[in-house]
Amino acid sequence: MPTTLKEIAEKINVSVSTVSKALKGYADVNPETKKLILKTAKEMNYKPNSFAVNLRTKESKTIGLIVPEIVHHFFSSVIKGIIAQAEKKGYLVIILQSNESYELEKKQLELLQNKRVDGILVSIANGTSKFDHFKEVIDNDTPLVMFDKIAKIIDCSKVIIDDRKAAYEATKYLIEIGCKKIAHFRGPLLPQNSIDRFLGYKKALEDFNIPYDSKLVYVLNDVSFEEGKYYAKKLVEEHKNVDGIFVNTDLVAIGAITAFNEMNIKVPEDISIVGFSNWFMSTVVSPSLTTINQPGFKMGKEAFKVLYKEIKAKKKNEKFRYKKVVLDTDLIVRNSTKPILKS
Amino acid sequence: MPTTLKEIAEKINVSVSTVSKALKGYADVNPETKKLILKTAKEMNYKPNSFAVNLRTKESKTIGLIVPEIVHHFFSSVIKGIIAQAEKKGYLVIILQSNESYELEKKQLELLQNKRVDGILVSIANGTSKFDHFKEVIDNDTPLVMFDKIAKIIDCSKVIIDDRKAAYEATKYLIEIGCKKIAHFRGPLLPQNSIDRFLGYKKALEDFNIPYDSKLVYVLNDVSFEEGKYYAKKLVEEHKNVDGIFVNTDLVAIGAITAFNEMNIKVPEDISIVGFSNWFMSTVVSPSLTTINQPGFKMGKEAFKVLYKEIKAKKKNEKFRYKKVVLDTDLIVRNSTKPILKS
DNA sequence: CTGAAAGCGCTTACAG
DNA sequence: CTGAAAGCGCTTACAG
Repeated sequence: MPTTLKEIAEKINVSVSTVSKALKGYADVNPETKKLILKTAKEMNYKPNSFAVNLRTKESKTIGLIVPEIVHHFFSSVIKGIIAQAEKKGYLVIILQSNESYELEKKQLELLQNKRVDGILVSIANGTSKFDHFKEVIDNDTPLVMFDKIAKIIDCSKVIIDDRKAAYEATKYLIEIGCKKIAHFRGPLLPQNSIDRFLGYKKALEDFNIPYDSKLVYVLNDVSFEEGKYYAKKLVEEHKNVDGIFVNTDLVAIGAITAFNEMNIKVPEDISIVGFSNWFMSTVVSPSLTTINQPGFKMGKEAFKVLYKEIKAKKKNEKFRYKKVVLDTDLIVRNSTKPILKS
Repeated sequence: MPTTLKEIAEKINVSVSTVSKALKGYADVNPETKKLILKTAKEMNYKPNSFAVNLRTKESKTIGLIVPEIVHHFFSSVIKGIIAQAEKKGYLVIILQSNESYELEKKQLELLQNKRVDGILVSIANGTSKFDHFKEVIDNDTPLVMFDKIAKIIDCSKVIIDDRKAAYEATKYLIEIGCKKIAHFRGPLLPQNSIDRFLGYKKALEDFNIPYDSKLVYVLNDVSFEEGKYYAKKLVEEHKNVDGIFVNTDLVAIGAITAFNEMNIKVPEDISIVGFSNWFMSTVVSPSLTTINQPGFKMGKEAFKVLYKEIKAKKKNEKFRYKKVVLDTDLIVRNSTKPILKS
């Protein structure tokens, strides 16, 4: 059985209050008494009972995190960043995954609230089109920060990249190297980031006077390697002369590259491909993938920082203005893209 | 402010005890009273205060997990398995990472114990050579299960694969396809699994009458992509006619393949390579990597199952016999290996 | 079937 | 400087 304050108090004949105050470093304790208490606590290997502390202070120094998927280069980088930053501030992190499902996401959010975590970080599932479960969290007065996959409609702090701008850059690059017929493998219809990436693609075409053709846009469902292969084949069947593709996510782009390799279509000679997110395996695939670098680790750190500020503000009963943090991205040119020579 | 039992009790003029018993489904409550209590609790959106429940029941329905690294295909798969299984049983998971450091591992273990988690799952850091911090956990009466990277010397439950056997199979396969001079990129000196993989490699050589040459064994430090490249180059500089390599981990094997590609050494024609773990990117690299499949998700589920049993046993004050679960692996043949034609 | 009481282990306002 | 007391919100053994 772990040592309690009471046991320390009895051992040296002082009161529990005094022991508590001494251990917490309060000033109004006789230095001699304090010394003895500290010594005894150490000898008895005293560790505060966190259950009791939680109950008294109404905080658990624990936050909850919901991601759509854990086995995922980007999200695992974010998780790492969150845990690292949380640890610095003495917080622990409970992690749950929604598996891109609205129902699960809702359930996980309830689990975390019932657990009375001090705050929640969430990246929204692809399957989510209603957002009342997030409203409840906010009404419930639990600090909430969304990152990467956010809901525009919900008023809370957010840490994101500028997906539209990044997608614009990616598409613009394809145009600049000479691509004339550029397809887009876009993410599912609901998530804000796949909408924004699509809009960035479309805007770039417009700005450079390339007619937008909705038939060149394929909507992914699983956002998987297999889907990349599938739509690469489909694209080749359905269209001639496509010379560039901007793909919503690296994993899918790598599927596409694999399919083209199998079909003996040369990347980048016959077709240039740009991915999104800069997964590690993009450096390893052949040809290596040109992509947009999305700073996962940093996003995790920033997301926790914002949440932490909100938790502190709440504790002090201060008003908190929701923050919106937009992180920089950049285009990383590798071997899946190549300037088209004029003939 | 969340509703409390007291508020419900006052509203309908019964005692707190009765409300508590009704909500917990105890039999000795008048059905009418019970009905009213349940209805009122629902109306008032009552959720038990988990801090109070923890304090009373002395359990938090939370476990701790320490992995060496989160951004890692194998470990993220294990994490996913643990969380999935834990959730089924109503447990939440706090995740920490040791970054392969002994100091950090020790610190994280203390954090989790101070938090009074109901149990701890851990995969040991490469930097760990002393194991007293684990002994403390056990003496402290906190259920502990090690998975994948374990300490032989510590008496606790373990969930592993048979690394020696798997490495033996990998090396044997290289021998069977005709390799005569087989190198090994082994993991760091401390972790049990890199020792076992090395021993499996050595045993296979012996059994098939290939002389063991310690100069053909390179010891990895970071177990990274870069190290794979580095040692592949070094191997070529230092030895002629090496026709096979068994590599401790896929990531390193992929680094080696990349280096060989750059040096215009043909894999598998000039040299066959077998990795270990079956990371997703092994299907994507060119040539795709022959490797040992290591079931991460399943390992996670099994690790939680064993821990759960131990937690239950402790709660009932039953004696618990530590379990050792050994999961199956299998060799997955891809394109980085190829039978050598007799000339 | 109901409720008063004790207690989990801590923190803190207050009296002395 | 010290300590008695109240209380966080719950559970449960016990009395009636």
